[in-house]
Parts: sequence; structure tokens; C-alpha cells
Amino acid sequence: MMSLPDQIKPRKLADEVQDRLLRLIREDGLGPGDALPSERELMARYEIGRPAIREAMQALQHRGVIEIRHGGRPRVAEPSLDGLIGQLGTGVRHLLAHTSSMDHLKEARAALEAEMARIAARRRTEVDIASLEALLAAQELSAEEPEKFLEIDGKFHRRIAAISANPIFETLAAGVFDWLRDFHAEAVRKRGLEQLTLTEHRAILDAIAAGDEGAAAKAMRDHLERANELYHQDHFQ
Amino acid sequence: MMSLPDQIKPRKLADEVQDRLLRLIREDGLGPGDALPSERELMARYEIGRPAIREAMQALQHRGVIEIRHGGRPRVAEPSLDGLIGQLGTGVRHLLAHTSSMDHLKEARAALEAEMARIAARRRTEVDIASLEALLAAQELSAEEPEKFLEIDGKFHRRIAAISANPIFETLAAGVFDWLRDFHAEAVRKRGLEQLTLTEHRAILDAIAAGDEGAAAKAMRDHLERANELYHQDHFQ
DNA sequence: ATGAGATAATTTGTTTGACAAGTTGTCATC
DNA sequence: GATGACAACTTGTCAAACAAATTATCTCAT
Repeated sequence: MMSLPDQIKPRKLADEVQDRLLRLIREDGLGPGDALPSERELMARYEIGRPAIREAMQALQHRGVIEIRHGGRPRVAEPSLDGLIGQLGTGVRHLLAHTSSMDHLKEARAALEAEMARIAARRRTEVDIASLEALLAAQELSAEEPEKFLEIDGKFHRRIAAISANPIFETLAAGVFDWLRDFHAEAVRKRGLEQLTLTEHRAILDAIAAGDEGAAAKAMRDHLERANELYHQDHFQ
Repeated sequence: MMSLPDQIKPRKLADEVQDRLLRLIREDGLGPGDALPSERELMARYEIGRPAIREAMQALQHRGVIEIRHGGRPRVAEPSLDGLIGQLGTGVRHLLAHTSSMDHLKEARAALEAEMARIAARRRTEVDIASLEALLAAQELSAEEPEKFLEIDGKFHRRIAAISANPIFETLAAGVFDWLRDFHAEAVRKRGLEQLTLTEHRAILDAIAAGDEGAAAKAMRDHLERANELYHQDHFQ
């Protein structure tokens, strides 16, 4: 017979402290930049050793709630989407390394970028179109320089993300792009197909400029799924 | 004049250890379940104190890469999407509490659920449709019991997520749902509008059953944006 | 031999104390 | 009043010890 799985779970001291600190921040209305009690003070207040305090503090730092600097008192952190997504990196890499979720991530990326293209087609201004045109023109000129071509390619996508005016989309898309690139660069972009890429970018741009949401989304999706297709051809045929 | 911002940054010892552990896992090909060296062994190997080792281990645990249990050796963790998304919770709450990104999150959710509905319309089987019909029928019967109504409502959305067959979508949608509900339940669902909700769910189901991707996505989007609309009416009129 | 239970060894959790290294506030000096 | 040295914090790291939980070992009855 197995041991009873119900009952209480013996929580670690640090977890308790972490909860107390979160409540303290919330109930005292501490905002970004405000200082938290020092370790010594918390030791006295909670009647607990220093390691437990430190462990809780570090956990909150990892979650992006507080900031700790050597010599200075811990402070409530400035909330940062970039930070949140960035801290996922290690975990995502672990996930991609030991599971077969790469295809799911690619599908998610395609959906995300297609949605951004759709919103961009709705919200784009003339300035936006002009900046995209400039990027596309620059990309055409650098068709012979792979690394520069790739760099501008990334900028094109990030520019569309920016037009969508949703920081969550923007940051998430950048993160997913990085994660995919870390694993195998080919999955992100394929060399030797510069002209096709330019044609597809042109289609995306035209759809956005025309304000055709459906066409923009479809053009972006086709663009990304084409890349996935090529990747599979190379690896599994 | 400000101090030179360039040069090197004095990394913490624990960060160094963390990198070394990650390399160790990668280069030795350690998979989920495999044991890592004990603290004592690492102290000897890296000629470093125990706190630094522990700090690095805890950091990796927070990122979901390893698992530590009292009394047992640290092991490479089973990769878990749920875990990754779940660990974002605290940080997201901090973000929502101190920035005005609620609308962006709602927009992201609408896009996510609309995309899942689109995929569900493409991949649905007869069994899927039957289970959705069963849920909708059960929801109709519980129109007078708000908490049960809400529970089935959640199940309906989760079922669609499951049909999309992309764990990333599924887990992410569940996470976003939880985050929004934490902040104010009204943003997730509105009481007193059970009949409207049922009508909209019916539209979504019909579109999915018909395999009409565009209609399914639009129905889901309308459904969620209607909720957002009502929320704004109450708070800002 | 084999399996089960007690026992010992190993490991992480926590405390205490101490010192190093960095930051912040104070105060005399110009 | 601004500046720079200095003292008072604070976090970073190490060390040694014990508590609590797990894992391996060994004994013993079957």
C-alpha cells in the first residue's frame, strides 16, 4: 500500500517567507523602486534564519518581483515583460531538448505572427508602411550578404510586431524567434531562397498596406509555413 | 561624468555555477530523471562554498530544469509546460498590478482563443463535436447555478483548446484565463448574461462542427470581445 | 535464496557566526 | 553649498554543526 498522498505537504520555510513577502508588498502598497526590509530586519520579524530569508528573496528575484544588488537594500522591481519572457529561456530550452514540441512551437509562432500581421493591417499608418517599404528595399539590396539579409529580415518581422501595438505580442514573438534560432538556425530562415523570401515579404507588406486583414494574416502564415516545410524536407525525406 | 558602463560585469559566483551545471547537463547528455552530483561533490569539484552551489541549484529549480527533494539527490526535471507557465504567475501578477497591460493581455487572449477555435474547426472529429454538445447541454441546464455555470464554461473553452491539439496553446490559454480571473472575476465572465453566453457558445460550436475556420475564429473573438466590452462599460462609463 | 524490516550512511534543510565586498548616509573641509 | 573621506549599513560568501528526509545496506525470519 502506498503512503497516503493527501494530508498536508510540509512546505519549506522559504516558501512561507516568500508568501509573507508577497503579502507585505501587496498590502503595504509597495510600488516599483520602493525598498523592502533588510535581511536582518526580516530575520528578527519572522524569527527565522538568514538562509531562509535569502532563499525567498532570490526566488522573488527570479520571478521578477524584486531586485537585489550587492550592498543595497532589496527593492520592488520595475515590471518588465522582456524580463519575464527572457527568464523563460532556460526552461524552454530544456523543454525543446527533451521533448518533441518543436513543431508545436513553430505552429504557435505562425499563429502569433499571423495575428500580428492581421492587427497591423488594421492599425497601420502611412509612416508604418513607409518604414516597412524602407526595410524591404534595404533587404533587396543585401540579397548577396546572408548575415545582413537575415538581420533585416528580423527587423521586418519586429517592425510588424511593433505596429500591432501590443507589447505582449511583440515581446513574445521576439522570444519565440530567439528560442527557435537557438536550436537550429535553419528553422528560422533558409539560405539560398532570398528571392522567394523577398516575394513573400512583398505580399505581406502589400496586404498590410491595403488594410486587408485576412490577406495579411494568410500571407504571413504561408511565409512561415513554407519555412517549416523546407526544414522538414531537409531532415526527414 | 558617469562611471564607465562598459568593461566587465562582476558576475556572481552562483551564476557561474549555474552555467557550469547547464553545460554539464547538456554535454553529459543527462536526461529527465538522471541524478546530478551532490552539493558536497560540486563543492569539491568547483572549489567553492556550499551557499553558491545551493543558490545555483535553486535557480535551476525555479527555471524548471532540475528538481530538488529534501534528502534526495538533485535530478534533471521532467520538462513541463504547465510548470513553465505556472511559474510565470507571480511575475505576471506583479506586471498587471503595476502597469496597465490588462487590455493587452485580453487582446492576446482573444487572439489565442480565436486561433484555437480556427484550428479546432479544421481538426475536429465527431467525438469532439459530441463532447462539446454534451458540455453545452449541461451548461444550459445549470443556467440557474452561477458557479456551476462558470465551471462548465471553463470546461467548454478548455475542450476547444484540447481539440486544437497544441499543448502550447492549451497550457497558455489556461494560464491566461487564471491570471485574468485572479485580478477580477468579472473580466473573465459576466453574470446575468447566461442566455447570451449560451447563444455565443452555440455559434462557436456550430462553426467548428461545420468546419468553417473563419467563422469559428470570428465567433470566438466576438464572444470574448463582448465580455471585454461589458467590463469597460461598467468601469469607465 | 528471498523478501521484509530495521539500521546506517548519505543528502538536503536550517541555524549560527564570521568576514569580505559593495552601497549609502554622514560629516568635516574647503 | 559642493566635495571627498569616512563610518554605518547591506548583501555575498565561507565554515561548522545539527535536524530531517531519503537511500543504501544489512540482518533475520521464512
